[in-house]
Amino acid sequence: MSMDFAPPKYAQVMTAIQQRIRDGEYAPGTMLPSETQLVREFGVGRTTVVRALQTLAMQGWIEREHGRGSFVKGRPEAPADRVRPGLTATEHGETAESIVSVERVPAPRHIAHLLGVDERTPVIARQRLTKQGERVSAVETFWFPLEVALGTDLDKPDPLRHGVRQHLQAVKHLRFDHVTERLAARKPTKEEADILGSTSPVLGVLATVHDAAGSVLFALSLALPGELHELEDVYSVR
Amino acid sequence: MSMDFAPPKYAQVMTAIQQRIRDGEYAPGTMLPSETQLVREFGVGRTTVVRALQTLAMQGWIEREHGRGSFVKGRPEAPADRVRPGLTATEHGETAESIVSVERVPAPRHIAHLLGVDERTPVIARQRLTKQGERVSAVETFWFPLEVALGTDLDKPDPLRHGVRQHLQAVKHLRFDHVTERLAARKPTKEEADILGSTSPVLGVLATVHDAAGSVLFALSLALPGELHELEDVYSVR
DNA sequence: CTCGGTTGCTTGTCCGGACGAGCGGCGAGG
DNA sequence: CCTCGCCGCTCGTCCGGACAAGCAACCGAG
Repeated sequence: MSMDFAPPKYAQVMTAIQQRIRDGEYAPGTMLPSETQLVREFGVGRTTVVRALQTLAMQGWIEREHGRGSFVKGRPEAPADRVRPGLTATEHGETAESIVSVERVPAPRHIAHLLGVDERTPVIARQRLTKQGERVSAVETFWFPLEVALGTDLDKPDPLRHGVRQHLQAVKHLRFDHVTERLAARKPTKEEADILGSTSPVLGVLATVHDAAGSVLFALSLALPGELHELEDVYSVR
Repeated sequence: MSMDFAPPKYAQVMTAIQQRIRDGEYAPGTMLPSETQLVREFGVGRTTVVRALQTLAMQGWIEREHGRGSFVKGRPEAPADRVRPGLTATEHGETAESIVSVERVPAPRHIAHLLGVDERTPVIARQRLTKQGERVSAVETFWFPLEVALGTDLDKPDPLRHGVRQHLQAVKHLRFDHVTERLAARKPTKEEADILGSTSPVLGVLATVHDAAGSVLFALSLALPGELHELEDVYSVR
């Protein structure tokens, strides 16, 4: 009788209590059975029950009051984090027709500023597009410092099958730590307008990707046409 | 000898270890002393040391690997949450000259949809502007269902000194629970363009404010000119 | 040299017991 | 009637011990 991979007992107790809250057996606002009662019911030690209750409290299922009891708060809502256009772009694979151009160019001022280099320092500009059906739905430009692109395929016009993030991780063991995004409405540049086939306003996203030390690995700039992109964000204000 | 309010021992152990990480005594990547060693050093039981280590791991200070040891990750960074234009607008106070108009109007389609009512249902439209110096920097329109505005000053053109959120909380005991924001680039409407004195692209924010039951309390629509507003967001991708 | 078992260190989980402290009801005394 | 102290219930914290399991290094057999 080998129950392979039986979850730890405190997790079993947690799951049981969560189920009862979902089922309405333990209604919000009501008091849970006392620790002693739960010990008897589940046939485990109090340490185990307490661990389960503490974890449930930390996850927002219940509230514990010293000397009174544990009280049901309800199903905790996941903080439904928002869309991260900057990160998403680094994870998308490429196809032959999605590549617009891959060039070595002098860094424009705003990009040089983001990368922390002098204006007109040579950098690799890798421009791609994404499609929804036949329509071009976004223009993405990556800006890599030469020392980052060195030894990678980022400066070659061949499509990266698994995206920029995987490529940098696999080839140069670079790990992303955090991303800074700056978001504003603007008119598309002439070049973007040509590719998009429209001059209507775009959501401009300027992102920098950093390593654990906080250094900028590279920058990217997205043009998301307003008619096609809506970023949704739900947040708690309790 | 009364040590008033001595913190629990596991918290003392946590604080000591945090201090050593901050001081560099325990450098990132290195292994912490084993639980047994910490038990000896601090003169507490292993349960206490384990509680301290588990809590530190949950807060992101260390990582624990079964059978290997506990390893320092570093000072955990607060997840620097992003700007919430929708919420901010509900918290700003008003002045006499910031009010553009307060009218009872039939709900336009997209607003009716957000509020969950039929098109052209009468609602209160409260339009305001914000300034940076002399320049109008944003146009904010609140859309209140009549039953929400009932008994409040929201349908009166007098400035709300402490903002919409405080007013609804104080007068009708309505508590905000969460906000849903939809964000896109668009052209300003004719009306917004007149007020802003510009037709350049704006960041359009459509937000709904919900109570704990998930019902929509009201909606608001912001027009933030792209040249003046940049939303910044930093997030971890580890 | 290579392979596989043994051994020792580490964390993961669990138990049963212990004492303290917050809270609320109840009854005795004012 | 009100007040105050006692008591029982609850959670908060802590201990020492126990066994399982992951991992790495060592060592002998082949």
